[in-house]
Amino acid sequence: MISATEITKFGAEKLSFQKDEYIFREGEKALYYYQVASGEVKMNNYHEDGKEFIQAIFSAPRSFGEPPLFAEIEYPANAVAVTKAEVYRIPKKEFFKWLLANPSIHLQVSKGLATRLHYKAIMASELSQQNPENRILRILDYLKQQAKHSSKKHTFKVDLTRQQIADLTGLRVETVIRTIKSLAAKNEVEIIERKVYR
Amino acid sequence: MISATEITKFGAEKLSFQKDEYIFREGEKALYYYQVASGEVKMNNYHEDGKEFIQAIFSAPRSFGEPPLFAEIEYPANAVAVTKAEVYRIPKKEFFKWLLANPSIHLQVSKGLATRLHYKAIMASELSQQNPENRILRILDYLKQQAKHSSKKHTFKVDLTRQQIADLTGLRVETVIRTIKSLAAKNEVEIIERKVYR
DNA sequence: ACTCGTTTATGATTCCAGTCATAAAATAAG
DNA sequence: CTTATTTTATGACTGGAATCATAAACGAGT
Repeated sequence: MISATEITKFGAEKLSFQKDEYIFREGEKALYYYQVASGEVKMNNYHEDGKEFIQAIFSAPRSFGEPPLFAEIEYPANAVAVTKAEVYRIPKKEFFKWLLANPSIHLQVSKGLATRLHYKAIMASELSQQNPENRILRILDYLKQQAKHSSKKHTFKVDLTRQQIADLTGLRVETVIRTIKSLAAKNEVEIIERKVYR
Repeated sequence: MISATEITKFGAEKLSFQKDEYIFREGEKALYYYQVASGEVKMNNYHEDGKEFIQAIFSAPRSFGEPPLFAEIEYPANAVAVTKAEVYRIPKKEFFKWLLANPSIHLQVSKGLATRLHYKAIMASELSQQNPENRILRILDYLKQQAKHSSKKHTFKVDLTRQQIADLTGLRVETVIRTIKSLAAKNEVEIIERKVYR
């Protein structure tokens, strides 16, 4: 969201996290603006039965964890490093000082919020109907479009495990495996060396 | 979001809609900021099978339809009057001029976006697991908290039909009816004259 | 090359929300 | 008041994703 040069100018700390390390946890007070510098970060929830739900996966230079700063609420989900990752961090107070001094950056941040709201609206609608094929295709199409990838058929490599797709769509691994196979049979996706192409 | 006196000062139009009338439609270009003056407005999608999904229901003085202004995308859902309703409308250009001139209002708008994102994140997580009881309770709890209602048990009257709850949770009416009965038996809600209290 | 943990794969079975049909109760319209 | 429409309610049946079990294929590490 914010250029690397500019963010360091603003006194951001750069933190390192190992794979599977927590950056913050659900229920904690929101104190910082975060932005991915390298690697990947996911936000997730766990249901009572232990089943994971992945709200989103972020890679550089996306920001995350800022909505609770605005809404003045606790974190509604955990942030966890999916891979070894580096993250910029700016204290809440500094962040707001900065926004007020830079209306155009504030607008960028608002745009980021609106974009994520859009994604969530689409996913909520898709999750509400239980059809596994649509759930999976929507996630894949979203990722493809996010990656600003050409819209050519079966050229976008989906870099997610079947389990991650399951956790993003609320399905079970077995269902994802079976559904992706059936989608491949319908020529909606292609499977090459176990990787999914959309 | 914005006070009635202030919004008229800013040259907002006030429009009237009959029950079930469309304010805008999915896929249209976003040209205005909207705010409810009276009545209720819902945003919804229709699946291929004709099943409705209600993204949210708004009443005064909540704003709606502004995320696409920021994200510069088409409307991802329809806006429809649930009851006879009045709505303020400000052209996109004026809206942004206004935001840039009033950083504190821009902050309010960002807060509104963040709050809705929060709601959607919770609902997405809840929709992803198929347990009907949790889906319904989450919606009810959210509405109760939104109404800034006391947290006393079974004092909040849910002013939704079973069908609306179904469309908000992605369940079927029959399932909602049966699940609410079973929730009443477990003392999670109370049913008085067919109305649900949480 | 071998071991261990992860990921993908497949079959059999269960369970529960969806579906369909039908109707009573409540509310709106005339 | 009477009729029409909407909302709530119930029972019987079905379908399909979850669940459980088991195993093959792959990748990381030694």
